Amino acid sequence: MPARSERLPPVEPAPRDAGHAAKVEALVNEVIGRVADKWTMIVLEVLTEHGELRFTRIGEFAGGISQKMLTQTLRQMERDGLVLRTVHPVIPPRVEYRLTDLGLSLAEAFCGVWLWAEANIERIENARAAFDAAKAG
Amino acid sequence: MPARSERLPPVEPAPRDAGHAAKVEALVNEVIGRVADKWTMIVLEVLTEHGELRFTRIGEFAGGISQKMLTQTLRQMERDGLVLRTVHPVIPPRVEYRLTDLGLSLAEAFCGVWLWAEANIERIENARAAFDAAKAG
DNA sequence: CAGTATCCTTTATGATACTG
DNA sequence: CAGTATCATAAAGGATACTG
Repeated sequence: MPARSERLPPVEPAPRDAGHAAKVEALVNEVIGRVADKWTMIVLEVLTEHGELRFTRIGEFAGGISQKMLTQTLRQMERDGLVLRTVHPVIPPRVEYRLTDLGLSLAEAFCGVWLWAEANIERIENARAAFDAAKAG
Repeated sequence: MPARSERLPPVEPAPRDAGHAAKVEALVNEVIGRVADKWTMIVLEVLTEHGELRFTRIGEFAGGISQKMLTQTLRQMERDGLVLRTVHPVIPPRVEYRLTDLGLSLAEAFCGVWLWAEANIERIENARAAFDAAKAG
């Protein structure tokens, strides 16, 4: 995720608790920017659904992710404390990933979003069709 | 958001309700991929917090977004049926944006994530510091 | 198997200038 | 003000080859 530039700096419309609120919002935005990544969310979903999984299996469940992106996503999530990586020293290597408590709590927080997505797929598709039709006509 | 390639196709570990579950999951992933965009989430947050706003104001609250990305994000959200765009035919132009019911419902679903982010900023930063220290040492 | 390393193409985004 | 258009560049992502 690229760093955000300094154009259009945030303002405080309510001058009273200005500084603090803006700071908190900026930090929250930063954290959301970190986890609101497509593959992070999908891997989170997969590990929530299926529990502890091996590297290749996660890729299969995620659907269409390259090895590179899977490694990268899992490393980031490990670094953020969302997943725990366990290496079993056998040949061939067996590496298993599972959500940490922090990761589980994030998944729980995202649960509402998954349900929303499941419930509103059609509504979005209709809205898009209507928008495109209006633009064309 | 780029289309996902067809490498590592999704599998059905439980052969019983295989086809259906995989299809639903794929659709949900697709929708999540659409809305799990950094600026979409931030604009959603801003409009949730402040209600109806003008173009420039949204940019100010969002913090660090370029005009181009703001336009693009708002158009996408409008197309997805998440925001309503109202043009007041005056000079200078006055264009106001507010969330639709669908947008509000998404914001509600994301509420848990915002709270989570707010609550876990420090935990993530600690995890990162620990991970980096372990890697270095 | 579970990666790492590299190259290369596609996308995303920013900067800038212009317009109704 | 609220955009649009264009250019340039940074970043993301995929394909491929290689390794413990």
